[in-house]
This record gives sequence, C-alpha cells and structure tokens, in this order.
Amino acid sequence: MTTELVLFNTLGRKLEPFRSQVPGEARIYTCGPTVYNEVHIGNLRTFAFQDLLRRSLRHLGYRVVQAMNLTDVDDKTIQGAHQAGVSLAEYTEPFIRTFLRDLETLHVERVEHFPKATEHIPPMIRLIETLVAKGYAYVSDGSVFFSIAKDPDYGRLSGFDLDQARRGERVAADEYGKEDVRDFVLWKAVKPGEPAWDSPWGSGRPGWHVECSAMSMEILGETFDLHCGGVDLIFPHHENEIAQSESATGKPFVRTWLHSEHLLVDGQKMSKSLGNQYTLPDLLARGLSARALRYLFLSVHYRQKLNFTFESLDGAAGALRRVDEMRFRLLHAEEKGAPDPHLAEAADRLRRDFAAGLADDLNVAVALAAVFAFVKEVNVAIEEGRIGQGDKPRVVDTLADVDRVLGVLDAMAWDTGAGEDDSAEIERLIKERNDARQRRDFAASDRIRGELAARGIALEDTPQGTRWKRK
RNA sequence: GGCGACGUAGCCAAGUGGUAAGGCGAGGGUCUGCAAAACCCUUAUUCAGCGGUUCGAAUCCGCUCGUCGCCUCCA
Repeated sequence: MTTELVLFNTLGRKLEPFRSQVPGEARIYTCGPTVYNEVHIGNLRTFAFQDLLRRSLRHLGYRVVQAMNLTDVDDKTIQGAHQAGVSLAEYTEPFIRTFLRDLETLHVERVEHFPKATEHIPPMIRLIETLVAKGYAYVSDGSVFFSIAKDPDYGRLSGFDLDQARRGERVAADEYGKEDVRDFVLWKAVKPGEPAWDSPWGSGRPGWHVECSAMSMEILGETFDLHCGGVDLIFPHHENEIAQSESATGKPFVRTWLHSEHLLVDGQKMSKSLGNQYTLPDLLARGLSARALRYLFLSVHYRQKLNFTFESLDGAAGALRRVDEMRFRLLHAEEKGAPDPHLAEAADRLRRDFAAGLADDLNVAVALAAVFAFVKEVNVAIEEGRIGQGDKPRVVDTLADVDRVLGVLDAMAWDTGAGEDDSAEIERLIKERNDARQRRDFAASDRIRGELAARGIALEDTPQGTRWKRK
C-alpha cells in the first residue's frame, strides 16, 4: 500500500505529508501518565489514539518504534508517597500496574519502551549540564532553571506571546531564584524528606519537562518523527521540551507534533467535584464493555472533543453488534458455486477506502464507513445465496486486515472465554425443540426455548435452520 | 484580558466551494406456528442565527448567539 499519509502538525498548525527521517521507519514518543492515581477514561482516550496512530503507521507500511514514559517522580507522586507513608516506588508501582492492565483491557498494544523517569536520571543530568555549559540554563540555590530569554524561538509550538501571557504571574514557593518568572525549572534542589539524586548542583530531582526530553532523545535519537500527547500538554510541557532539546543539540527535536483533544463527560470537563470522572474499572463494574469504549474512542476524530455519554457508548455497542451479526451469519452460510465477483470487488473497495481514510489524518469515521459498506454487501450476498467457494475466508481475511488497525471488530478476541463448553448439549436441545416443532407440539418447543434463554442462549430460526449464540 | 476550537437529523458522527457518508434509534417490509433475532427499505430541501462573496456555500468572509478549551498541575 503506497497511500501517502497526511497528518496535522501542531507545529505550524497545518496538514502535512508525513515523511519519516529513516524511510520506512516511524519513531514515536508519547507522553505517558504520571503514576500518582488511576487513569481515567479521558487519559485512555489519548492512549487509544496513540494506539491507532502506531497501528495505522504499520498498516501504511512503516516499522514502528515507540516509547511512552512513566513519570514516577514529581510533586504529586512525592506527596502521595509521603501521605501514604511508603517509598516512592512502593507508591507508584500499583498505579503503573493498573495503568498497564487498563491498556491491555482496551487492547492497546504494548509499545516498545516504557522508560521510568527514576531509572533515567543520568541522561537528564547530562542534558542539564549541556544547557548550563551552553548558557541556556543557570544555577540558583541548588536548582537549575532554563532561561526563556536565551531562546528566541520559544513559543513556536503554542503560539503564545510569553511577554503578554505570564508577566505578573505568581512564582511558586519552591521556584524562587528564577531570574524571570517565565523561566522553568530543570533541576529542583532537594527539600527535607524528599527523594533525591546526586548531581553537580547538589542533591535534588529533575523537573518534569526535562524527563521527556532526555528519555525521548536517549531512546529515539536527537531528532525523531512523532511526538504525541493531549492538547493540554502543548503549553507549557511540549513547548519546554522543544526549548531544552533544541538548545542542547542545535538540531530539530521532533518533526511532527500530534495532539489529541480531550474527552468530555455529558458535555463537561471531567472533574472530581462534578463526580463525572470515570475509570475503566468503573465502567466495567456497570456492566459496560471495554470493546464498546474502544470503538467509541476510535469513532471520533482525534482532534475533535469526544463527548462521552452512556447513550453514545450504547450506540458504539450497537454498531459492533451489526458487524458481529454479519460474521455470525457468514459463519452459518453455505459456500456454493463459483466465488461471487461482487464480493471480491467489495473487499478490494474496503481495503482501498479504509487505507485512504486512515491516510487522511487518521479519519477513522471514513474508514469505518467503508467497513459498514462492506458489511452491507456481505449481508446482501448472504441473503441472496451468493456466497461461493472461497468467499467466506475472503471476507474474514479482509476484515482481519482492517482489524489489525482497529483492534475492535473481532468479538472472539474480546471474549472472556469463561464457561465450559456445553455446545453439544445445546445442539441436542435445539434438535429436540425442532422435532417438537415438526409435530407442532409448540408447548414443548417453547419450553425448551425458554430453558435455553434462561441459560443465556438465544435461538434464531432462519429458512436455513436454527442457529444459536450466547447473549 | 490574550490565544484557540466547536455548533450537521432524537443521539453519535463524516463531509471544508459543486449540491448532505456511516452507526445507533425510530417507522415499514421480509422471514416465523407465535415470537425473538436478523436482514432489506425508509428516515436532514437542509447544516446555530443573520448578512455578504460566488453561476453555485454546511463548506469562504463579517456580525450575533451558544458550548468548550488553553494561558497554573492536567491526556
């Protein structure tokens, strides 16, 4: 597939053809969570987008190398650990575990690297040393600050005029010593009781922004292809990353910046005070499906706010049901005669339209419309008895191809697989029921149908016979 | 106050100059012993409102109304 990928680069705010630095290879850095609490569905929306990105790149022919950091040292993790009376690592470990579990539940692929900030302190120190040596940073009371005034390009990503934006802002208590309120901290001098590492400026810990710069360049190189995060990270986090990295290396840091919009709940920003801050386990506990949530995430363009409602999640579940039903009917359809040329055409059209949708700045809505057009064609073919030799695997393989990107169409992959195999007994009961129907003993047949329904087995009588499925 | 995004049918959502994709829901039909399920068909003369540009606008421009975001930790 040689479809050219176009992406919206926040740096420059326009659509651009994507060109990787190394042909055929995409190197991606994504800002992961700060592991001080459980992630909510808003966070997960962003990670689902990043998963879509990496899968799409692969679909369009790229090899992907991706790193996602885990920020396990910052004000919040330190405070949390202190309040819980445990070490930093003891405090963050469970949140890392549940984060990775949530990703797995949503079928978000493991990325190649999950660097933890606490395990990469030396490269951060080296980066800061370089900045100090080059005059971009200065030391003050054991802390190190980046000097915005030394970086004429500062503000390029966010488009903010810092002269206007941050004058008169209050300086945080632990950041006295700045020469300019707009400067940001690279290294924070230790405070009593806090975890700390040795450095040329004394004991302390890295600032948040420097973590990502150091780790991304360490793993992916001084210039890499894609850097993603939520829109809230554009300023100041990503702006600062650019300033640090490019000042240190003199090279472009990231070629393309991608930012995903936020998720809203009932039209409002999630917040603890509104009580609308859901986690994935919250939704699962309500009996809602992670698969439907993934579909919902995928169905809204990443640069569009996603308004989460239970109704929209129902809609997502309904859409998946339609795909599942088609596969179910296909499974029971009989292949006879020559392959249907219409189906082959439909399959080609799906592959083409699907790839074209993805290539257009990851327009999944268009890609999904192609899937549903295909579903309809297959349904009609089944209805008209046009399923020929080899058509079933053709349909299944085509869906499997697009599902390598979507990761949501194959119900079997999401099945919890619980329960013993009692299908032989079910088949026996169905036969018994159909015998009763033959004798027009409807009381008996309805009784069996009721029994099966009570066990969660739904029957469908069709002209080709009775088929069943678990509800 | 500065910067920005958005407003398309009951709901979700594509489309950014050539005459409204798709999904859910709803209505009708087919099938059925009856059902259920499923499938098929139908479902926006119209894109927040008002002006303007144009042969032509949901798409471009202006104004108004509304929603949301960033500017401080934040996906």
